[in-house]
Parts: sequence; C-alpha cells; structure tokens
Amino acid sequence: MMPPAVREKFDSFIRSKGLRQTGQRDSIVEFIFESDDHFTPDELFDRMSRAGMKPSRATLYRTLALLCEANLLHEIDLGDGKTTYDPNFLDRPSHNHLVCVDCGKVTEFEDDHIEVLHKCVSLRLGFRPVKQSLRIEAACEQLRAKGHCPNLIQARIEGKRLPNRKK
Amino acid sequence: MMPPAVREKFDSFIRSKGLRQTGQRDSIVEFIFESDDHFTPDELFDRMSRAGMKPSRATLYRTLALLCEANLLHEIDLGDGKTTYDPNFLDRPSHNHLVCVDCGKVTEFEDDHIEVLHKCVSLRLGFRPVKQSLRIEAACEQLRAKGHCPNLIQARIEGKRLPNRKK
DNA sequence: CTGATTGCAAATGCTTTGCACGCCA
DNA sequence: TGGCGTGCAAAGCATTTGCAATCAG
Repeated sequence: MMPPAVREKFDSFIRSKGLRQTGQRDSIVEFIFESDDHFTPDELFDRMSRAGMKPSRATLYRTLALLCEANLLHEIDLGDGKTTYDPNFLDRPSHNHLVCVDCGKVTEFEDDHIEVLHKCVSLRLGFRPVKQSLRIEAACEQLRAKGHCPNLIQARIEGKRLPNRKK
Repeated sequence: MMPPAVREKFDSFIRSKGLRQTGQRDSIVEFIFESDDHFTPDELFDRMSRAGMKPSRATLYRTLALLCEANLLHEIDLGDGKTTYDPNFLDRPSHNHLVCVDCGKVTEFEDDHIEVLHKCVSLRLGFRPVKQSLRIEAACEQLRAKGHCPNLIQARIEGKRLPNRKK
C-alpha cells in the first residue's frame, strides 16, 4: 500500500505546478511506493510490464523527473553506471548506502554522527551543505570468510536485481 | 611535470599485465598528470587536441580504464551525469569532494574523522569497507550573500569547466 | 475548449566494439 | 614474427525530444 503521505505530497506538488492528475502518473506512483525497493528506470519498466501495466518509457522518465522534483524520490549512484532511484528518503531523509563489492546488495543505514560531521567539515571550509551523498563499497562477513557472497548465489536463484557493477 | 611515482607505477603495472609501452599511452599519461585537474573523457580529448595531440577517443577510453585499474586515476561522480576522472588519489588516497551548487566548482578536502567514522559504521554493520565516496553539494559564502557564485561569472569569462549540473 | 499528457519513433550523448592495419618486444 | 595497440566507423545503451493524437479541467 502506498503511504497516504506520498499521495498527498504528490497531489499538492502537481497542483502547485498547475499540472494534471492522470491515470498514468497515478499508476506509476502507486507502483513505485508499494514497495521500498530501489530501481532503475528499466527495472521499473520491466516490473510494471510484468504486472500488466505498460507505460511508455518516455512517460516513465518524465514521471521520475517529477517525483524527484517533488522530493519523493532521490537519484542515487550505486557505482554501476546506471541511475538508481530510491523511494525511502521520505522516511529517512539522510540515510546512506553500503554496497557489497561482491553481490552488489545495498544496505541502507543512518548515522547522526556522520551527518553532523559532514556538516561541520563543510562549514569549516566556508560552505553551507545542501545535500550529501555517501556510498561505501564493502565486503560482508560471509564474503570475507568464504570468498564469495551468499547473497550472490541466492539472488541469482531468485532472479533478483544484482550486478551493481559495471559491465 | 609528471611525478616520477606515476611513471613508475604505470610502467610496472603495464609490465605486470604483459602489456606494451607505447607512444600513445605515454603521451596520454603525461598529459593527464602534468596537472591535477579533474576531467571528463571529452574534456581531456579537447585539451589534448588543442595541445596538438590527437589521440582517438577509443584509445583515450581504453587508456583511462587502464589507469583506473592501475589505481592512478579514480572515477568520481560530481552529480552532473558524466564520469569525471580524478588524478589526485595518489597524493591523497582518501579525499572527498565538495561541489558548489551554483557554479559547480569542486573543492577537495581530507578529514581523518570522516574516514574513521565511515569505517566504524561499516564495521558495526558487519562490513569491511573497501572504498568510500562522499560528495557534498553546498553553497559557498558568496553564493549565500549575493545570490550567485562569483566563480560562475569568472569561469564563464575564462571559458573554464563549469556546469556540474545536469542539463 | 485549451493546454497538458502520452506514445512512438527519431535523435542524443557517452562509451564500447569489430576489424584491418601498424608497431612493440 | 606474433600479438598487442590504434583508429575509424559502427554498434550499444540510457535518456531525451519532436510531434500528432488524446485527455483532464
């Protein structure tokens, strides 16, 4: 279920810009916020297609841009050369991402110390921080122990999203 | 002048991979490490062209990949949708980037506290950090005071690199 | 009605590749 | 001499855009 807060925020954004509420936009927004998964435009397209919806890619891209502008979605860089969208910034406005170097699995985390520290450093340099993005690439315990990540195998079986690696 | 450390590291990398030392590679490496500027592949191509060298883009891309593999160059994401290369990780292996939201000017900085903190947080989550990349988008003092960044004007006059913004 | 919205296909922009030729070890 | 290296043009991707038809307010 899409959180009501999303619906409200999106609707008021649409209204404030003099845009229109349409079936396409609604179905895209609902589809995205039914889960908290990250996705690339292409993944979203595939998932929606499998679910029977067939938005055109153009509309998808246009709607993603709107959602970013409305601050409901953030573009993040997972280091794989693709644009990934993250729907979880409403709940956790300043979380960061940890990416497994083996399987590419993404772990979100929040840490107040980090946020404060980034702010302090910026101020010391004479800047007022607007936005910070931190990505830590790391090896999980099992990867270190076994030489490969169990998520890698598991994800392959389940056909999940994986390769946060460049070709 | 290219630092001798670069020459050495590149040569030994080339040798260790059974590759060959060529005029093209040498001129590209020398050109890059004569300054400490960041650059995109296209900027590098233009700069080298203006300097009379005419590497093909293909060779440029292939050599950039080698330099990254040799750890002489890092790909960084300045948030403008382009891949930027940073030649300064040899001197300062764990520096970060602060990007002005107005003019896009990039300020490099190092901070031990940040590095330690990132490491602690990763370990607490069960990961061993391999690589971290932090970008802080921020407003400089003058931007806040005058509503626009003096660098913006200055850079336009000098025809320098600027728009660290998406179209 | 009128202008925003959509889908399609074409256009972009950046990067990679196939291939034939040239050159280093 | 045997491959690696290079340049060119073509191919690949991800994303954007022009345009005509369609739809919301």
